[in-house]
Amino acid sequence: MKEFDPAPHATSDDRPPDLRAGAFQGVREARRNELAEDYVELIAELIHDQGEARPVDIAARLGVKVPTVSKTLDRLAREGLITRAKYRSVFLTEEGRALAKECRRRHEIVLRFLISLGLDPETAERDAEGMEHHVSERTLALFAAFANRS
Amino acid sequence: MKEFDPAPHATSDDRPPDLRAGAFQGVREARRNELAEDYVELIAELIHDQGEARPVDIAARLGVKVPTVSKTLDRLAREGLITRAKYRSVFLTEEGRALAKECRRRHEIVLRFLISLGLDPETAERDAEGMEHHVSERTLALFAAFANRS
DNA sequence: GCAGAATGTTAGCCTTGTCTAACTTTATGT
DNA sequence: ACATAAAGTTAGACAAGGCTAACATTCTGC
Ligand SMILES: [Mn+2]
Ligand SMILES: [Mn+2]
Ligand SMILES: [Mn+2]
Ligand SMILES: [Mn+2]
Repeated sequence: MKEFDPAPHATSDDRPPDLRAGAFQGVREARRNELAEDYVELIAELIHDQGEARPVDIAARLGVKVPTVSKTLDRLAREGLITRAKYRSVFLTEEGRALAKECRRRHEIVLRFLISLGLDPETAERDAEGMEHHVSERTLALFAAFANRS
Repeated sequence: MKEFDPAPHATSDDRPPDLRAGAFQGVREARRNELAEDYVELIAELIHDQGEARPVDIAARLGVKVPTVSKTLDRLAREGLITRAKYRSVFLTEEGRALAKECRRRHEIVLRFLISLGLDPETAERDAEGMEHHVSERTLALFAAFANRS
């Protein structure tokens, strides 16, 4: 994950017309990666729990149809996060595994934080699934500290 | 926000194959509304601060090009959140105003919470801009309580 | 060892969200 | 007032992410 360098780019006049646009730019960037993050995290989990990650199981866990999964997996393969062979289950590349690990860590920290705040586990899981993609490393550190200290 | 009811199922045979899919379903739902929420919140802010909301200013604040804004505004009009006339600035409908208010409230609570946790305002603003769409009412209540109590 | 079930892929449709290029309308300044 | 600048729209491209229908492959239970 690339973290911030929102400020003056060394290169040419890259600065946005409105300086406050930075936050939205960052959010759009995060949104572009959300789905890939959910996929690799889930694939890693399936491989760990079931020994393999099959499209039918990915689809069931995400609540989407299998062709949707198939198409998305093609994209992830194109992007180098997974490898796959026709009619076979899915594997993570080195890069995919690294991303999955990072995502799992974020997910865990956010989840533990919400629970330690007093949220019920079910709502915590739901909120964590969405929030995890929008939490900076700094915030994550504060969440972790809070959860540990409580 | 209007929902479609795609399935004519009379019987409540609605339970998903995998129960854990619920979290992802919810997140996808939230993702569908993110952009509209950012728009109406921003439009309300522009109207408040500048007296009117013009596409060029919306674009500058969001960091996207004007035609992107124009097309999205058409969608928001179609959905009943705004009204607009060609070459004129944008207005919120009653529904749009209600949504904007709700979004502003969430944004404020999340932002104040992050800052009260110890995050710097700039990062807090960025994270809040993304997180706000993925925070349940329950979590919001806990955030508000924490920020007030600290 | 095969028929039927389960799984997976492909094709094609739709919507959203982004862009650029070309055009139109409105605002501005002298 | 009118030429030019600024703002806005329209058209069209493209990718992502969802779906269904049709087809292909693999698994399984007899
Ligand atoms: Mn997630
Ligand atoms: Mn997750
Ligand atoms: Mn936002
Ligand atoms: Mn906001």
